[in-house]
Parts: sequence; structure tokens; C-alpha cells
Amino acid sequence: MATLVASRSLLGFVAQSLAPALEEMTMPQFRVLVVLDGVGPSRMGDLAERVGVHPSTLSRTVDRLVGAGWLERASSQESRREVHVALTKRGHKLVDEITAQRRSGIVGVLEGLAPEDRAAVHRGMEIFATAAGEASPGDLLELGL
Amino acid sequence: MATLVASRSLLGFVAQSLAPALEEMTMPQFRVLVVLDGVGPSRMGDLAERVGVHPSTLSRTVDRLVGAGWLERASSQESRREVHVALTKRGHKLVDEITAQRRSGIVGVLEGLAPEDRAAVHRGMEIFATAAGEASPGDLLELGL
DNA sequence: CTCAACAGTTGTATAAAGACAACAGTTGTA
DNA sequence: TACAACTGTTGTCTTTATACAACTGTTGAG
Repeated sequence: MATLVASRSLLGFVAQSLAPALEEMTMPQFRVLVVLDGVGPSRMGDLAERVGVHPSTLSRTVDRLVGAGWLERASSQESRREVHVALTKRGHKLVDEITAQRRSGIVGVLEGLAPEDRAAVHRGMEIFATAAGEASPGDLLELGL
Repeated sequence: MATLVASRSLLGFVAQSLAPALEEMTMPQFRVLVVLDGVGPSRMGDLAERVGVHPSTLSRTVDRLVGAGWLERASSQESRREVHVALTKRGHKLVDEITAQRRSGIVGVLEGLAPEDRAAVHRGMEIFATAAGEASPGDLLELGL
């Protein structure tokens, strides 16, 4: 079925865009960056919950990411027992580049199409997206988005 | 852009379908099943190459998968130094179910559409898939397909 | 028949994910 | 003030992935 085939193509772009990140870090580590990029600076506990791992596990993972310069820890000023983590500039850049590369791959395909084909793709995708609704962040996270 | 949004929905189905497998095994293990499902029974060396890991790594991974009943080892009859691995019935079933679930999720969306919308989606997806071409198996494998 | 090339497994190490228990500050409350 | 609740980190352990080196058995070439 065409939609299934298209999903494989789309997946290809996703996988390809992920490759550079996975040379720098592991998948669980990249998930942390993705979540932080989505929700902004967070408390350790909240972050652990969103990522879906035990706080102690996150603590160690954040250690590594901070060590590698992707994240920053900062103890909150209101509450000294809370610790906030945020992407560094470099961390932001990485996630942005992944997103941009994914987008440009897809745009590249669309640009190669005749205008009426492009319109047809646009229309089909729009209808599908509306009908299917948003995928749950938790599910997507599994794949690193 | 609509295509990007649609890709997230599609990705959601993929991720969701993967979930049951990832409760039974790790991602690297599941990759082995996927490859075997794709190319059929293989020699250890070939399989390691396709999966992209060192033969010794594969040997250990296959140990685990055989232990859990997903794979079978069988020394080839032509050449007693070669070892062939194949999915067990259970292993086949797992991969098939993942595929089927993914398909049925997408079909479910399409069935909820008015006929002309369904046709539009089909047409858009077809054009896109044709233009984008097949994703490389190596890339897809990264995500477990 | 002998030996080099081949195929897979095992020995050994390292790195990471993951969880639970225990611990150390920090806060808020009684 | 004293203490319970909260937040994050550390100690400890297990499992897995991963690779390289060494080893065992098997083939094929000479």
C-alpha cells in the first residue's frame, strides 16, 4: 500500500538525519537532548519522568552529557535542592541541525516535483496528518524525536 | 509543512508497533530478527555484516536470541564450518505481528476517510514515495526496520 | 598429506544503561 | 526548633553491546 511505502521513505530521512548525532552519543543520551529541546530547561526529576528513566539513571546520563559539553547543570535559585538542566549552545545546535537536515531532505524531494504533483502530495499529507492526529511524544521519543 | 507533520504521524505508528518487540528484547537484538526476516536464513558472517556488527558480537547476540527461542542455529550440511541462523516460528510471528500492527494502524486512519480523501492521500503518498525512492536498508535498520 | 585460509566461538575488557537502596542537603510544617 | 517530606546524587549490581585477540575446527590448494 502506497502509504506504507511512503512511510518507509520518510523513515529513511529520519534515520539518515539521526546518524550524525549517533556518532557523538548514544540513543538514550540523544533522547535527553530531544526532550530538552522540546520543553526547555527542566528539573532533573521532571526530565527523568519525561524521558522515562529512573532519576539515578538520568543523573549518570546527564553527567556524561555535561562532560561532553551538550548540557549544563545549574542549581535553581528559588530552591537549592532542585537542579536545572539545559542545553548548551552546542547542544541546541546539534538538535537544530538534525531537524534542519531532515527537513531539507524532504523539501528536496518536493522541489523535484512538478507543481501539480507537489500540490497533490501536500494535499494528501495534510489530509492524512489531520486524520491521524499527533503521535504521542512518548512513542516518538523511542525513535529519537 | 504538511509533509513534515504527516511524517511525525507516520512515525508514531512505526514507534508504536515497535513497542511490543522492545519489551521482549533490546533494539540490537530486534535488528537481527528484522534482517533475518528480510533476507531469510543466513550464515553468521553474512548476518554480522548486514547487521553491521563484529562477528563476535553477533555470536553473543545470537546466543541470547536462541536462548529466548527467537532464532535457531543449524550447522550447514555442505560446509561444517559454516553456521546458519534462522528465525523460529515464534520469531517469524513476532516480526509479522509488528508489521501487521503498523499496517492496521495506518489502514485504520484511511478507513475513517471519505472516499475522495482516501484517494487523495493515496495519490499524494504514491507520488511522494516514487519521488523519494527506497530508503537504504542500512538507514532503516538503525530504527529497527 | 600438509598447511594456509576461512568461519565461528570464547577469553577478556570497556562503556553504558538501568534500577534499587542508602545518603545528604533543603524545605516546609507542626 | 525538630522532623518529615522532597530532590538529587552515590554506592552497588546486573545486563547488554561492542571489539580485539586468541583459539578450534574445517576446507581447499599444493
